[in-house]
Amino acid sequence: MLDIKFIRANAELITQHLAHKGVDGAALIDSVLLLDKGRRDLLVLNEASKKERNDISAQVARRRKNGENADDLMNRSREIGEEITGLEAREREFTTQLDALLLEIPNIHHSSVPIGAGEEENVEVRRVGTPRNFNFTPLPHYEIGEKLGILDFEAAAKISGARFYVLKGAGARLERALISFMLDVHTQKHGYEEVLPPVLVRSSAMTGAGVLPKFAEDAYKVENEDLWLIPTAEVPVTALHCDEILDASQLPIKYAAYSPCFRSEAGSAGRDTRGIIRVHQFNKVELVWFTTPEGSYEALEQLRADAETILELLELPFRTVELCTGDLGFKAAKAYDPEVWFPSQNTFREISSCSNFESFQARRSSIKYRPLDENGKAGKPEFVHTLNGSGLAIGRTFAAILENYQNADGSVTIPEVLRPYLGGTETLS
RNA sequence: GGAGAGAUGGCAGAGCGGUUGAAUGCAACGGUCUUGAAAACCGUCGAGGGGCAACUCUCCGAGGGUUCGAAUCCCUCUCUCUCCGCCA
Repeated sequence: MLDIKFIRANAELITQHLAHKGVDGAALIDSVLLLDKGRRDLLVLNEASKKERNDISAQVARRRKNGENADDLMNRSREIGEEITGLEAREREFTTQLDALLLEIPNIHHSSVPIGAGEEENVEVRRVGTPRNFNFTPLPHYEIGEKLGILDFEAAAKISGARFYVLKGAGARLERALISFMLDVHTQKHGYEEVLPPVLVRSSAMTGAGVLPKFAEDAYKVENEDLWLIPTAEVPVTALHCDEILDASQLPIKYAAYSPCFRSEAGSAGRDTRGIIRVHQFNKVELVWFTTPEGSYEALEQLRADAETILELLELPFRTVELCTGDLGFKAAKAYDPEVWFPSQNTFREISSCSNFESFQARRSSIKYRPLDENGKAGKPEFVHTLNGSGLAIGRTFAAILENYQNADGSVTIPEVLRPYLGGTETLS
């Protein structure tokens, strides 16, 4: 959510930014400004009436104390009360509409973000490792997994339908190893606090993180209850500090959270239909930061480095792209996507997405901190900046390992750093 | 699921229809004293909105209602706690 005061002062700029994101926001911004003006006009009238009523009430109290009659004042106050009721109803209408629109306006992008229409114009900022030269035709991960008996799509289809999978034996253990490995690196080497959040959350948490109301279609909702299955641990972990005013000394706060993630994948019919790249339920280790506004861009670089470290330790070839405006999405002011190499597809695929949301989520969730001036004196509360990134998506990492570490005989070598988590196992065969 | 109790400022805790945005204590911050610190004493100390400003409005879990006037009375909801039932 953007600051209404900022919108008032920068309507032109925002419309431009939205255009770069491929959104025609002129009409939207106009409506917002109109509603905002209407609301404030009503507010001024309403306040004047309330002031009068408050004054009269005080007078009534005084007369009552002296045993005097106050009927005239009480009658007048009753009239004002009716006025106020009317004004408030109208003001509420404006406010409701305004709030609904504000929740629909995407974030604006940071000045450093490259302008571009879509994915093709993302900018590669880093490339690590060299894709292997296979002296055989590398198989896709789902074939490797099925042959090894560690991935079972048929069983999953019986249980839950398409876009689900069952992990078995060494596969289940590898998944668990990846989760532990990533959490260990982030908590022991990168200074994150581990969190294991609920996977069912209220709609307020979904709205606070920026998923609702716009992306309701992409999420699963529990029937007859105000509970949603989280599409990412970002949702509950961001909500961890909603409605709080943090001390400046607490920042930055860094959490690493493992959770299963649930996505309806509405609208992605036909894309990545095979394998475990795009499924309704997957595991992910998510990194979430709460920082001061001054520190958030430095934090973004660190966050991205923390995610990339996992790929480096696993010795998986990857590149990182900086998203251009057209690919930036709804919430982010700036984002990097580390992408891992998939030999069977001969391409890089997103395995993480590291974003700075600036105050976009903090404003929706009301997460503030108390800044300190040079003398260490506490000032007015300000919104924190939030950032998050996958560190990493477990399922896609699993798939990338199968593909990049596959051998001609159908076996898969286990990356060295994972072996301690698998009882020393060196290959899956 | 049933019965009951509760929700007030960073925390604890008054308040039960009329200058109460809220006593008091603790914490925090500034100061006096001190070589320094502690103690003691003095002072400051919630959040959000509107207005160029003077100033003003709102907020005592949330939303409605009663009243000239609500933290205080009524209703609904949410959450917490206790007991019973069920249960991993």
